[in-house]
Amino acid sequence: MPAEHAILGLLAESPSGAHGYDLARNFSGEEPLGAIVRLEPGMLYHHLKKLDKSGWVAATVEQQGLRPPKQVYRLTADGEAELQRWLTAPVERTREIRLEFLVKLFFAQRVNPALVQQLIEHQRETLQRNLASLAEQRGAMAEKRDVAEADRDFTLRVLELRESQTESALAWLDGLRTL
Amino acid sequence: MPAEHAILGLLAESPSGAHGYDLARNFSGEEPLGAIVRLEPGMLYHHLKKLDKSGWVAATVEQQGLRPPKQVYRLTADGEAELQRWLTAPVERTREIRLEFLVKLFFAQRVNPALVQQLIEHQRETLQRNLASLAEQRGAMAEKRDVAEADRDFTLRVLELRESQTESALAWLDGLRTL
DNA sequence: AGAGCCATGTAAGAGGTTACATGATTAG
DNA sequence: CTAATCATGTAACCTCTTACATGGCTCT
Repeated sequence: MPAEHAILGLLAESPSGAHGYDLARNFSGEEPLGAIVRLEPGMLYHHLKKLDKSGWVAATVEQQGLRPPKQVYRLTADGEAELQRWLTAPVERTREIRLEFLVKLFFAQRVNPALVQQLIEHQRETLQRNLASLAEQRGAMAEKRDVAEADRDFTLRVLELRESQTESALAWLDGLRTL
Repeated sequence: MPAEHAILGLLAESPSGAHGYDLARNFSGEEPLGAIVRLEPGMLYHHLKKLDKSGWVAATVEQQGLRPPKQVYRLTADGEAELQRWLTAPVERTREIRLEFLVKLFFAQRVNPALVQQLIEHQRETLQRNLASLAEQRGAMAEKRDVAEADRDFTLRVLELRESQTESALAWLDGLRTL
């Protein structure tokens, strides 16, 4: 799902519009975005059609002589609104930090740098809530006596892993604030 | 993909065989496995048919009066071998720790506890290799002068996040060794 | 003349989600 | 009598991956 919002973000950077082939370069090879989201041409064109149907982008056709005509896409007002909404919404789960949050961060900086600190702050709050919930679950599990010891120990280890991953993401987020 | 190996693991625990409905209980609700892999009935029956086709399980039919007949599945010799292979192979990427490695750990303990320390050791080596590679990439990126500063900084942050997540998984693995 | 770039896609298939279909049996 | 349990699946619908189809243009 971050792929479609990444497309919206790229279009926000070029108000004169862009076509599929232009956009494709951002998603492969050496570009910084390509290190996070990989998008083959097939999927890219598919997403563009979907975004068109949702009304978030609008296409105009540019004839090109004998080549296939360019489909030039521009962000609509609805698309702009959706991008803003998405850019300020933190991701719910820690595992989404690695993909979706990084994409948000990437575009927040480019589209509207003022949003970055706010996004980071919201994301910290969300992760901290998750961390508290995990600690609570772990406490409850440690108390349980009606469960096989091996099962309880295993579930505790699972929760410890999740806590540890969430803590490390939080520490990284803190480091970001000096950005 | 861990779902199918989890099914193999469950069948290894009941040599007399098990049918879909039996297995389903392990994947939903309060069971420790259900906290990691969620499997709806539709997918479970689908996987069982696939495993049958691969020759890793074999079905025998038990008539049940007017109910649908039970398909009782047993692990074949090939399935046993595949399970052993999978149980000792570390996962390649850090993000697979949260799902696939946990499932391996779960079954390694039950099927053959002697394997646990070996699995942990192999997994540590793999993660440590990944960590070294990330550090190297970060070093190379920090040197780069032919790239916009914002892009370089962003890529550095991405690499830092991955390193931090890998380090925290490693620390958790170390804690496991006292298990 | 050949490699690679421009520019768009389709086709086939793997894998997953959600919801529903069927119908007897057992427990409260 | 109603709800949950037993037991199996199908159907519709997304998403993603991989590979290929088309064909002119530009550079060396």
